[in-house]
Amino acid sequence: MNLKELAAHLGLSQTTVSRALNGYPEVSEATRKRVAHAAEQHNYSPNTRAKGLATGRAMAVGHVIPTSTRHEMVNPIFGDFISGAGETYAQNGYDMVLSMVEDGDQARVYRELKAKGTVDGLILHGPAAAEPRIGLLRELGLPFCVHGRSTNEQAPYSWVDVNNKSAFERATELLADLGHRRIALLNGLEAMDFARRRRAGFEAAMATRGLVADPALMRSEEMTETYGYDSAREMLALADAPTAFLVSSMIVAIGVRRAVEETGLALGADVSVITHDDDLSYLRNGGEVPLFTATRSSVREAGQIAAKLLLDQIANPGSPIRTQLLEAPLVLGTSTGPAPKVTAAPRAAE
Amino acid sequence: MNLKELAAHLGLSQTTVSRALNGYPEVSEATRKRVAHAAEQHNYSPNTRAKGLATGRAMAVGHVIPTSTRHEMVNPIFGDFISGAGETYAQNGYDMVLSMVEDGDQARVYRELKAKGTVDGLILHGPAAAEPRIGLLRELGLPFCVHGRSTNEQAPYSWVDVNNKSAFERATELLADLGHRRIALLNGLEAMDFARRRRAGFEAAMATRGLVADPALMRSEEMTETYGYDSAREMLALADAPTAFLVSSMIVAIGVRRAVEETGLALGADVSVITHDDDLSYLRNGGEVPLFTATRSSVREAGQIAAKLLLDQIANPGSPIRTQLLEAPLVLGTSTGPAPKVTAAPRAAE
DNA sequence: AGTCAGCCTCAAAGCGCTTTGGATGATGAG
DNA sequence: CTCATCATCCAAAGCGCTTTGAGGCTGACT
Repeated sequence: MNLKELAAHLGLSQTTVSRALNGYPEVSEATRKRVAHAAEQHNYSPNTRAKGLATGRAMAVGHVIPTSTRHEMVNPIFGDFISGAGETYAQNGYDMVLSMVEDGDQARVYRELKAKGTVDGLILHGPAAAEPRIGLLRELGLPFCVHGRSTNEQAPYSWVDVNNKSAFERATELLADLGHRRIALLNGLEAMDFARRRRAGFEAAMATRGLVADPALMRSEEMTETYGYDSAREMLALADAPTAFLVSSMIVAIGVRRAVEETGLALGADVSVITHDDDLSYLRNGGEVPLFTATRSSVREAGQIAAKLLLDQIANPGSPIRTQLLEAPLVLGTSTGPAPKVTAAPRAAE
Repeated sequence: MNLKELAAHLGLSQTTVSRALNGYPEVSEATRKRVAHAAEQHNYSPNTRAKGLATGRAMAVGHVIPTSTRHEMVNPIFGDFISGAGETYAQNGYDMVLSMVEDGDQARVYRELKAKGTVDGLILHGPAAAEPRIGLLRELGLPFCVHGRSTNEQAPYSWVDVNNKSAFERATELLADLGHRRIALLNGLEAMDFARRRRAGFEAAMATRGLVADPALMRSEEMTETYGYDSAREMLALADAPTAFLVSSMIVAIGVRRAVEETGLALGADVSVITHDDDLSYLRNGGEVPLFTATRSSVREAGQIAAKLLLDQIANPGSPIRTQLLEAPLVLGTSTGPAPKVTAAPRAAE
């Protein structure tokens, strides 16, 4: 059933039917009712492509997910972010189109998305500290909102980000307050902007408290369970092992916990761990009492906000660019405690 | 830059340019080259909506993700599945559009997708044992492929699924072979078809080996870390505690491990655990040596296959329905071992 | 020279919708 | 009774593409 048929069926013109369905005032309430009813009856929905062609709007938002052949890693937070954003889109009648794109093809894909007119705007994922995509999108004139920020980008652009620096700063301070001196940082890939900011927060707090950020205790990798496990395993075997770990995700923290327990140490007593917690739906940080002490920020909420900012921008093209910084409060769990008395951490006999 | 402008610029008609770009034989090789070059130069890509209108094909595939207000849970395997499917779509020039849909709105959304013509086909996620969506889609005449199966559905339909039953059967047999008598099953939600099949496999093997599947040791819930932890915690506190757990996902298994270790027991010695492992990119099952003994099947691969089957179906509407059953081989890790010699617990009759 | 393939190119008709610029009655004022 | 006004409704022109049915131009064959 298309508009023409529906109009014929009703004995009206296409114009009138279209106006009736789109809420134009030139249609009497009686006709509108009649049209609406008939549309529902024949479950008519206007063809997206035709509508898009006529209006020039795609009523769709794109998410470009960078993938790389080197590590075929799907960001675990991706699902929750998408789910938050998708909710907002659905409420506003927008579709969401996803493209998985190889790192090298990025520029080409953005150009194409613009030329093909598939989407009215984009969400940018995983910005690097130096992020060429932002300039490209601005040049293309495609509205966009970044999940995260890009340090090297001066000109204003729309973004939603967690205050990573202050979160890791506070977390580090807590550890210092608990008497920890040897604190390890298991960071995400430091090509990513968020990881840089976290490191900056960590280093700032260490400096403030007069502690040294030992390069041997700092790593930067893709955030997996094994990364946490392997790193913690090795670091705990050092002569001057760390007594605390600051970790960039729950999944990594789980790996650290495994290493700690396997080493015969007690979490929260011999070794403290603070992690960032994205509040993933399938990986809650314990129940009533948080398992890990954590800096928490819901990535789902970030998705909702990013979508909202973007839709706003699409609806009011002239309006000023908006941004939003989310704080990540520190929640206390059972994984932190005072630094053990002994300077050198006691290790299980082996 | 649109077709008209490009044609004018080249001094050709729209027809010729279109044909040149779409590889029709009526265009001389020389003109084709010239056209292709100019297109690249001005980075022209045909407008998707216009093309779609003209051809009647959307060049897009939909994924409908069921969400429910009760538990706002995003399936953790979703990201990897999508990523596999997305790869296949990209290779074939298809877009992927995602819709998050409330359970109640399912039927409406499918009808709309059909009417609006947004997509040429659909992937169905998370089928229940009795799945009304399959019948609906068939009735709508929208090509689709199911990730998973639906037991109550007799008529043929396209699907990709893991052999859940045989996987859990083999896993249970292994545990039985190791001497375990009290085996717990931490299943996914048994409204889901895959969970039913796993249970069936478990029960079949238990029966074959003359063991009782104790209802007190069987649970069915959303697969989270806390679910694993809480369940294991409680079960291990029982007078006749289980010596082995069969678990439906890595995340749940991680929770079980936490409970086991907290109880002061050793994984692989006092308590054995086998889990299903979807081979998620961000949650590998250990490194060289698998951490958990597991039935493994890559959900990413499932995504690729499902996409392929669907695209085939779209391209050749008349062709017979295809399906694919993936086996999930048992990989041995360090989480399983012989059942401990029982001292106090009552032994089941031989 | 005439004709006919064969090759290349084109104008124009859609695809299903929105939207502009009227047309048509009905209504009330003059 | 006439005329402007208003509320309704409509025909037709796009939106950017594909595709049909035809037409021009070669060169080769009769």
